[in-house]
Amino acid sequence: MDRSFPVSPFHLAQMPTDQRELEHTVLVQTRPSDDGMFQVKPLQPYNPCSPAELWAASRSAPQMKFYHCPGDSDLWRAIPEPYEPSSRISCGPDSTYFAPVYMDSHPISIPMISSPTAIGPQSPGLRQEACDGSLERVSDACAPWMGSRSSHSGYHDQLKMEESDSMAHINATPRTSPSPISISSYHSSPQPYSASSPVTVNMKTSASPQTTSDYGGSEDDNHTDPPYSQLIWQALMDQPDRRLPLQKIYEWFEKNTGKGRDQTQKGWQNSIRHNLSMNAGFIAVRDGSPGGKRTMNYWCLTEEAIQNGIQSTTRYRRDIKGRKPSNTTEAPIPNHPEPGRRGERPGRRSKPRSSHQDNRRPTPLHRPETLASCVQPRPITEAGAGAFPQSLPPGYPAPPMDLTGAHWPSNTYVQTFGFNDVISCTTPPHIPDQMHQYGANPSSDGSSFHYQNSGWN
DNA sequence: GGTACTAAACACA
DNA sequence: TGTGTTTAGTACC
Ligand SMILES: [Mg+2]
Repeated sequence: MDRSFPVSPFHLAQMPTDQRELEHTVLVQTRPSDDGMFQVKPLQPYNPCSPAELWAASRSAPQMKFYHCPGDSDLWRAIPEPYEPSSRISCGPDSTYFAPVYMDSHPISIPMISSPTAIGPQSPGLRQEACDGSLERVSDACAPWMGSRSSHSGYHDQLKMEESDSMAHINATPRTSPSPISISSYHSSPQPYSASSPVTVNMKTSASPQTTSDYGGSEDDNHTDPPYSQLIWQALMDQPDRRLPLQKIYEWFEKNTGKGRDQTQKGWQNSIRHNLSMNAGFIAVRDGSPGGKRTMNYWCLTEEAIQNGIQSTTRYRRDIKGRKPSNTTEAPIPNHPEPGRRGERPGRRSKPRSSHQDNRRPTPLHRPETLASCVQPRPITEAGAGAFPQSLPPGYPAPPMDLTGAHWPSNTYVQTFGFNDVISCTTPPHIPDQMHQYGANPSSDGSSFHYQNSGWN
């Protein structure tokens, strides 16, 4: 049977993330079966447990809820809702996962948020043991920072943390603290620009209990909202295909955050664009559907961002004097072809400057270093969750499938490139327009694997 | 010192 | 005009 496999082949579920207490990861590998079911197996190299298998047979589309087994912090269960004993997922050394997953022509996305902490060689100690204890609901709340508004669009619990936590997790190295932590699932009918995520795992544990009251019940969402980067991340993660055009991101913000409340102010939109551009966890993909119409850019997440969350957007920033990155380690240094300004001087200048001068070099569209490193993330509607198939840093699991055969829809390509660990571009995309008009920095913040490799974080 | 927010210049479609 | 890129001032911790 030749059906596309609906589950991203990487990691089925990531469990809690607060590594101070928990490291739960269920790493599974999926493969299609010939009876309309699919099988999920743990990634053998890293999972010390006996294989767990997940067979999907049901036509139902349960909303999986993850439960923590009290008394054993390493154990989790995913149980479809409404609860069906016969189809629940259990975990254990010799147990089998049974999960009904609806398969239709539209791909299901069970996001793969995995913790390198638990799967890498450095942390081989993934433990899964039989669990027959009672179940404790881990999370079923709305995004705390949204307060009461959050219920409107099915918005779910997610990564709201206190400011410090938030940053800690943004900057966390994947080895030690995987980040934003949400497992959301998409099922059944496609819902473009969906704002709901039926399956959510809230990794945040006792360190900082999430309650809406933690953030004042959204008295002032602008003060309680997570950083833009996290919100954008969440907006994209909410989508089945992990992508949104800019306008839809705006809309998501208007609905789900306090940023977009003031319709008269457009600064928040500027900030969104700023974050999208400057944070390499967000990449632009142009839907180059022919027809002469204006093409639409979609913003999506790198695989790394899907798995480990988004990182700080401000990493790109240089030290003004020494032209050094603001971070002491191997922070991403903008790959400026030459020193000098690339954007423009910010506001509050003392003098307006003449508009004719522009020292910036237009981006050579076929600059070797950029073309050579073109990466095409695969849409989640394909076999995976928009993965970058470039090599992974030490400690990351090898992709559990052969990515070489993966291909993109012909009308989709990435506008952002510059990763060094890459696949080659057999057909160099038309490197569009604005995306690199200034020679977009291929190594701006968030070029994920790179920086993690270099110990940045 | 690091991060986030914000403003703004600029290019391009 | 909208979008994308970039710099930089500022606030906050
Ligand atoms: Mg970006």
